[in-house]
Amino acid sequence: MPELPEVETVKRALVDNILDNQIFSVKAFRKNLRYDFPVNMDKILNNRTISKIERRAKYILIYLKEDDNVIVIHLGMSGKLLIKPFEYNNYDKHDHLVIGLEDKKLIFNDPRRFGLFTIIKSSEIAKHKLFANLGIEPLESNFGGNMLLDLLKNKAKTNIKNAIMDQSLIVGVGNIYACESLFLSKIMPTRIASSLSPQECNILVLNIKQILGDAIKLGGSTLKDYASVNGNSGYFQNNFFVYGRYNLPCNICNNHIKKVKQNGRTTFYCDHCQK
DNA sequence: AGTGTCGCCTGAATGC
DNA sequence: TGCATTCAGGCGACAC
Repeated sequence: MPELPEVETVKRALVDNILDNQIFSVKAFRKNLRYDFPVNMDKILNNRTISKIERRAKYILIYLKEDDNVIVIHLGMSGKLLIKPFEYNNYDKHDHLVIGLEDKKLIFNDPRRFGLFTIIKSSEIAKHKLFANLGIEPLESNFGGNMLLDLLKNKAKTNIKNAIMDQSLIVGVGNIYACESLFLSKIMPTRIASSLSPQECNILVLNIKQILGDAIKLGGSTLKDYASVNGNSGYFQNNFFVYGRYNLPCNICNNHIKKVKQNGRTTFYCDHCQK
């Protein structure tokens, strides 16, 4: 499930593979994913050159050289961007969008279709509904314990796990890295968010940065739904302490890992290590 | 306004 | 074997 490290990995692979490429065709096999695809997107994109590729939160932004249009991609739960040779035409039933480049194809494959592909003006990004309410990038240097303490100070009605997954507070942290960072910080996921001490906020910030950074170094985590652009797996899933390890022994204390539903999602934790 | 719940969607895993 | 059910979860819509 693409969270910040997986999206960052895809973004870096796109930089390596398609930066400075020209777009020659855009073919959609259906009219929408989460939203309708832009009308006339072939006309908007044909003969344009990819000048810059960025990540903001879990979104990938592809800038064009000739005008101020920006392609916005979100992978949702199961979206993949795949680079294939130009001759490739053995399409999977979940290949929804094919962008023809100079000597390759960029394919948006998404079985669950929670993904998003749209085009907006670069000047409108900041106020666009997808971006206007996004929180701090956790890997930015100005994200620190004091900032987290401030973000949580009025969160007296929600739990800390939900809070760090709230994209309007901190971006890019999903279920996996929320569980893992709370485990490393020895903080019980069910704690009220505003109850964290300044010290706990410092530790949690350090662990969020550490775990996201480590995951990026390993190319993200590959479970059922994620692979990078060449179909390669990430390796960080081998480093999980709690996620997906229900009833297995905790690597620290040997007690069995527990799970609980929080806000509709499964939380994995160790009730001995986390307080 | 802030918070919680539901539904979108498919495929894998599980149950009978 | 095969059909039905459950689960996975990012995020928007909706209810309270």
